[in-house]
Amino acid sequence: MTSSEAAQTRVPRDFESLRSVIIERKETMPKRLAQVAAYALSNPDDMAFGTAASIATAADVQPSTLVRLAHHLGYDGFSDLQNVFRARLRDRTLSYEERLLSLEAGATAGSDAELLSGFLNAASQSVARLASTVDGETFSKAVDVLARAETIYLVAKRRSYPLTAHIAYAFGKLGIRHQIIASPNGIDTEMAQFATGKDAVIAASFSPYAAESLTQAQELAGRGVPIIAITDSVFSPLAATATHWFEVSEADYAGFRSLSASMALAMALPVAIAERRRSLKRTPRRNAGE
Amino acid sequence: MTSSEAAQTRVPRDFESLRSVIIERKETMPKRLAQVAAYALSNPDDMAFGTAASIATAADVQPSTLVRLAHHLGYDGFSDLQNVFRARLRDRTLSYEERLLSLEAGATAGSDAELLSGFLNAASQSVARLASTVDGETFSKAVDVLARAETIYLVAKRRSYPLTAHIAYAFGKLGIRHQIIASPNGIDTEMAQFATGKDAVIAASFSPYAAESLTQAQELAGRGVPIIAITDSVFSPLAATATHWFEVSEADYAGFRSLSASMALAMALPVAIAERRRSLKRTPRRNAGE
DNA sequence: TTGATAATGGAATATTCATTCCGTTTTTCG
DNA sequence: CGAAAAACGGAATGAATATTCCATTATCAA
Repeated sequence: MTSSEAAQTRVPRDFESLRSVIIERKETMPKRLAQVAAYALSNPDDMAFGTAASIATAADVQPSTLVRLAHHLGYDGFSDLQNVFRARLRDRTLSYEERLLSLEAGATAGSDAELLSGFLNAASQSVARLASTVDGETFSKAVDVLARAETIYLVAKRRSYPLTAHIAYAFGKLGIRHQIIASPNGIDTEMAQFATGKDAVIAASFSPYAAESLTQAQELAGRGVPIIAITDSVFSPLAATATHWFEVSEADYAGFRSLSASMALAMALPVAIAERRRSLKRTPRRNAGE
Repeated sequence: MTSSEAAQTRVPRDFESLRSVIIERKETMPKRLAQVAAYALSNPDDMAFGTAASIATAADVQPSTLVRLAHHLGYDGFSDLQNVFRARLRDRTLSYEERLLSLEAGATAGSDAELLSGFLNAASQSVARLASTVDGETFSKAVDVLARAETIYLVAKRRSYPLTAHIAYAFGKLGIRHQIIASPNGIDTEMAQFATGKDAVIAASFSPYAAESLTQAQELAGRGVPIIAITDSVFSPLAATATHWFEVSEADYAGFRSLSASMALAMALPVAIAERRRSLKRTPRRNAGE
C-alpha cells in the first residue's frame, strides 16, 4: 500500500473523474470489464449499496470481474472502488430542487439554462400533479374497456400527436392491434368508419382542441364505439363524449405546455392493457379480442 | 422470527416513518438505546454507510446496542434497520414521494393503479435525474449551433420518433424551418442529401440504437453538418459523431423506459432556439439564417 | 436493605462478503 | 494453423462484520 500507489498514474477519487476515465479507456478494455464498467456508470446507486455478489448478478458477470475492474482502474479492490460511488451519494447534498435553483442561479435572466430548468420544473410539477389527482379506479376501468377491444383506434392531432405516436409504438411492441388516425392526408374519416362497438378509441386532445379530433370522436361515439379520452380539463368537449376520461393538467412554461405527465400515462396504458389481456386469456368471460 | 413480526404493530420502512416512531418512543427507551437512536437521527448518512462497529464507536456505545435498537424497533437486525437509511439516500430526489405513496397505498399488489404509479414514479425520477446531470453550457452551445442553422433536420426512428414529432410541432409553431427525416417510406436518405454545413441536425436515438438513424447521422456528419444528439448513454454510437450531445438516462418501469425527461428537453430546445434567433437579429455577427 | 428484573459491556461466534487461485476458454500474434 | 498470452468462470479462502451469549452492573419494588 506504500509503494504501489506511487506507481499508479492517478486513481480517480471522485465520481466525475472516474466517469471520464472509464469513458476514455472503455474501448481498450476486455469485454467483461467494459460490460461491468458500463453497468456501473448507469447504475451508480446500485454500485454504492450493493454487495459484490449482487452487483455481479445484476451486471451478469462473476464477482471476481468486479475485483478485476477495480484493479484494472488502479484501486486496491472492489471496496475501494465502491467508496467512490458512496462518496458520490454522500456529497450529493443538493436535492433536486436545490439543483434546479443552481441551474437558475448560474443563469443570467433570460438565458438558455434558465429556460431548460423552467421546462424541467414544469415537467416535474405536471407529473406530481397527475400522480396526486389521477384515479386508480378510472384507470382500471379504462384498461378493462381497451383490453376487450378488437382494434384500438388512436385519434390525435397537433400537440397530442406525439403522445399517440408513442402509444402506437408500444402497441406494436406488445402485439396489440391498433390503427392510428392521424395521417397528414385527408383519409382519416375513411379509416375511422370501420370501427365498431367491438373496438375502442383512445383520443387525446388539449386546449385549444383540434376540431377534427372532436368531430371524429363524436362520430365514433355515435356509432357505439367506446372512447377513452386524455384531455386537460373537465370542460373539454372530449370529456362529454368519452366512456372514461383522464384529466391531465400539464404545467406550462413560457406558454408551452409540458407533455411529460401525459407521456407517463401513455406508457402505462399499453402495458396495463397487455397485462390485462394475459389474465383475460386465462379466465375469459367473453370471447372478445383475438 | 416467525411469530414476533406478527406481534409488531408495523415496522417503519421509510425514513420519515422511522423518525416519527423514534421521536414518539424515545422517552420510554432505555438510556443507551435512546442515545444511539438520537445519534441515528442526527447522522443518517453515517447510519447508511458505516458498519455496526464504526457507528457504535461514533455514538459511544457497543455494537450490540445497535442490534438491540433494531430489535427494539421491530427490525430483523442492524442490517435491516440500516436499509431504511440507505433507501433514504437512494430516493432523496423527490418531494413527491408522499403523493405517489398515496396512489400505491390504494392499490392491491399487481393492480393497474400500481402500474400507473410505477410509470409516474419513473417519469418523476427521470426528470429529476436530468435536472441534476444536464450541463447548462452544453445546452447553450447546442442552441447556438441550431440557432444559426438554415434548416434543422430531425432524425429519429422508433422509440425516439414521438420526441422528434413534438419538436417538429414546436418548430412549426415558432416559425423555424425544419425537415423531419422519419418517413415510413424509404426516401429518408434522399431528403437528407440536401443538408449542408449551413444546416444542422437534431438526432435522437436510444438503446437499442436503430441502425438507420446511426448511418444517417454518420453520413450527415461526414458532410460537415453539425449534429446535436439526444441519447441515453455515453457509449451511444451517436455521441461519437455528435457536435454536442445530451445524455438523458430515463428510468424504466416493467422494462419500458420513460420519455418524460427527454420530452422536457425536446420542448426547451425549440423555445431556446427561437429566443436566441431573436437576439441574433439584433446583433448579427454573421448573416446566417433567413 | 434485599431480591428480582432489566440493561449494559465485552468477548465469542456464526455469517456474510471480498478476494484469490486455478483450470478452462478465448483471443492474439507469429 | 499453432503456440503463447490474456481473459474468464467458478469454487476455495480468509478477512470483516453482524449477531449472540454471558457475566456484570444498574434499577426498582417490596
